[in-house]
Parts: sequence; structure tokens; C-alpha cells
Amino acid sequence: MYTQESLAASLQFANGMLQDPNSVFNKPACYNGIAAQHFFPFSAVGGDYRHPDIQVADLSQARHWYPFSTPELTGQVAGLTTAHQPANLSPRIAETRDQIKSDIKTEKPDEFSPERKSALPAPPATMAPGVYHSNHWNPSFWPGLTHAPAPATTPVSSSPSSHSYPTTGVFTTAAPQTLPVPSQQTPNPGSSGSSSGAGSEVGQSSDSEEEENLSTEELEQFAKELKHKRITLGFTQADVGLALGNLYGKMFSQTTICRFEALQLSFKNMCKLKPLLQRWLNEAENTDNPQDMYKIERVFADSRKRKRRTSLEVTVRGALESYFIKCPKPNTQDITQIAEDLRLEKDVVRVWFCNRRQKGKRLALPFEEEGAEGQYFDPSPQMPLCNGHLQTQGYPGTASPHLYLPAFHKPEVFKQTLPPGFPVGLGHLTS
DNA sequence: ATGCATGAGTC
DNA sequence: ACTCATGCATA
Repeated sequence: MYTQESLAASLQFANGMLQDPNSVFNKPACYNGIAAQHFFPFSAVGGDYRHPDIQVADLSQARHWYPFSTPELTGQVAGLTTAHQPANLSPRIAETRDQIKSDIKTEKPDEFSPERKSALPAPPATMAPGVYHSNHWNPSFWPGLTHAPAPATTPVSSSPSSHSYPTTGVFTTAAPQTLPVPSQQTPNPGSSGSSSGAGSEVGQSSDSEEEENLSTEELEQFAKELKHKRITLGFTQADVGLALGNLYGKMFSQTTICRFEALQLSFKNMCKLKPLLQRWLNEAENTDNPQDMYKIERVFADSRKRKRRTSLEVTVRGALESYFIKCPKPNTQDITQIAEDLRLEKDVVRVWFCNRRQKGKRLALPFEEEGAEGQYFDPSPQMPLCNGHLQTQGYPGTASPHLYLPAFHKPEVFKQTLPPGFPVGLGHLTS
């Protein structure tokens, strides 16, 4: 049937373009920077490090950018652009999708760019081959997935950003899971649904506080409902993302839909997307021609080059984890040092830390207490250990994990952090 | 499903 | 230079 992949390709092509101008979403509106992002704490799936990708880290590979614009893309695009589907397809329009898919796909590895730094391959040292495990400790923060009842009260206050989720209780439960899909078919949100529908969504901006009235339970319930119905109707996550673009002007990738369903987006983000998805769901359930949801009409433009995804070796990842434990926010100097040490590009290291921090928020949230401001432990501010002297001597990871425990409250988190025989010789990193 | 990357908006 | 939203690429 339709695998997510099936449309993925088409989606990809669409991505570039669809950045619709009106997308309201880009505005930061309501939350100030400070606001910590609220991630839904548990990952439906499991942890990260599941695959020790041992793909050679290719230390020397350093940069594979696509120096040239890819002709294929262009061509494809063109084709796609016209790809409207025949109207006779049956609901899922599989054919069309496949077709599109085949037309697209491309990716080319590249050539290398001028800027690479010298990197030597030598892998650090020996180490135990990947032994990462996913974190299974995931507490289910959201009562829901399975339905946990919620106690009671407190809806999310208006400022989600500064609070923790109503983790515990509080939700107003109202919705039966069956689907009352609330509502509104009206395209226009704003109207009723206080909670569900949504408000302004797209609208602009954001500020929208409307969306923030959603309770965690509602979101969780909706996510479940969405997934269930989506599957029932035969749509893939990619289909949904594409449809949103076609129907409402704002396209999303399979990734985002996946994260929405898994509640892995920030609370604010969940609230923002829910109205759109709600509308899509309504449409999908009622439309006679599901295929309408797939019309592809945009034009692709933009063929920016993207750096090839770096695949870090298990050992390198472990090393990065150790550094992270010691110092989640390394300064430029630290980054340089780490990069040299691991023979990685500084930028790769920088990005890794950014992503690691982001991920950390997700993991940390679950045990937040109320009022707790920090969504996650933010070491940056006064962490002596950071900047300046990342010194390490023993097992980096073991060194002083607890320093960062406050946020995690779950020691297990660290288990995955270091591979068991991790080379700890990172001591030289010391300043 | 998730790791790594990009870019806008902030600080 | 960081956070956050988002997505490409990949396991």
C-alpha cells in the first residue's frame, strides 16, 4: 500500500517551494524567546541512538555540498508541477503518487567543497561498538496515549511557555475519543471551538492565544485520533503534510506530521498545528474525492544546496555525549577544541550540540514541577564547568553527570550516553 | 522514526 | 551565537 515513502518524494520536491508566503507560522509571535519550548516529554518511540550508525564518519569527508544546482531537480520539478492527477483515481491516488515519486528522487552526493578542513580519519580509539539503547524510561507524561485520566484542573494557562505542561492533571476531558471531530467544518476557525478548533491559527500570528487553550489531553487525544483516522483512511503522514499545503497553503513534511502524532513537538507548536490538522481531518473524512487533497500545484523554485547529512560514528557520538554531559553549551573555543579532538568540523559539532540540546528538552520535561521555569536544565548560565575548561579526565561521562541531573531526574538517561567501553581519553581536551 | 541541517528571529 | 520550527536524508 502506501508507504510513507511513497509520497515522500513528492513531498520533498514540494517542500522547497511551499514555503508559502502567508505562512503565518513563522512569526514568533507569542512567545518570546525566553519561553522555553515545551516538548512533549516522551517519545513515543524510544530513544535515539538506536542505530549506531556506523557509517564511517568519514572524517575527511567533510563537506559534501552540492556545488551545482541539480539539474535533475529542476527537471523534476517541472514535471511535477504539472502533475495534477487524473481525476479518476481512486482515493488514495496511489498511482499518481507513485508516479510522482518516481519522477523525483534524486540526491546526489556530491563533490566536495573548497572549504574542508583537514581531517584525519583516525578514529579515536577503540571502543565498544555501539551499544546505545533507547531510553525506555519514558514515562508517559501524557496521560493519554493510553488514556489516562486526568485529574484535574488547570488548563494550560495562557502562557504555556512559562509553565510546564499540565502534566498532571488537568485536562478537561471532553472528548471522547471516538471522534467527534469537532467540528467544524468551517474552514474558519476562530469560531467555536474553544478548544478544539481553533482559532486563529493560521492566522497570523500568532499570538494567538486561542490555541493555547488547548489542554494537553485534547492535544494528545487529537493526535491519536488523527493518526488513527489517517491510517484508516489510507493516508500516509506525508500525504497529510502535502495536503495541508494544497488545501491551506502551508505544507509540512512527513517528519512534522510524524512528530505531531507522536507528540514530539513543543506544546505551542502542537497548538499551532492542531487547527490545520483538524481541518484536514474533517475534509478527509467528508470529501468524496480524496484525491483532491493531493493536487500539486506549486512551482518549485529554489534549489538550494544542502549540506550532505553527516553520519557520525558511534564512537564520535559517544564522545560528543560525554562532552555534552560536562558542558551542554560549549563556547566557540570549546567547540573548536572538541572538533579538533574528534576530527570533526566545527560546524558539525556546533549543530550537534544545538540538536542535542533540543532533544534534551524533550527528555527532560517529564518531571518538571510546577512553576519550574526551566523546561529543561539550562546549564549555560552558571556552569563553571563549561567554557574554559572542559576538563576531563576520567570517564567523561561519569565524571559528573549528576551535575546535570537536575533536569533529568532520571539517571537512566545517562546510560545511553556513553557506550560501555567508551574511550575516555578525551582528557586532552582539557584546556 | 529520528539524526543532522537550515534559517528566521532573538538575545 | 542561541532557540525554535521545520525538513531532508536515512536507518
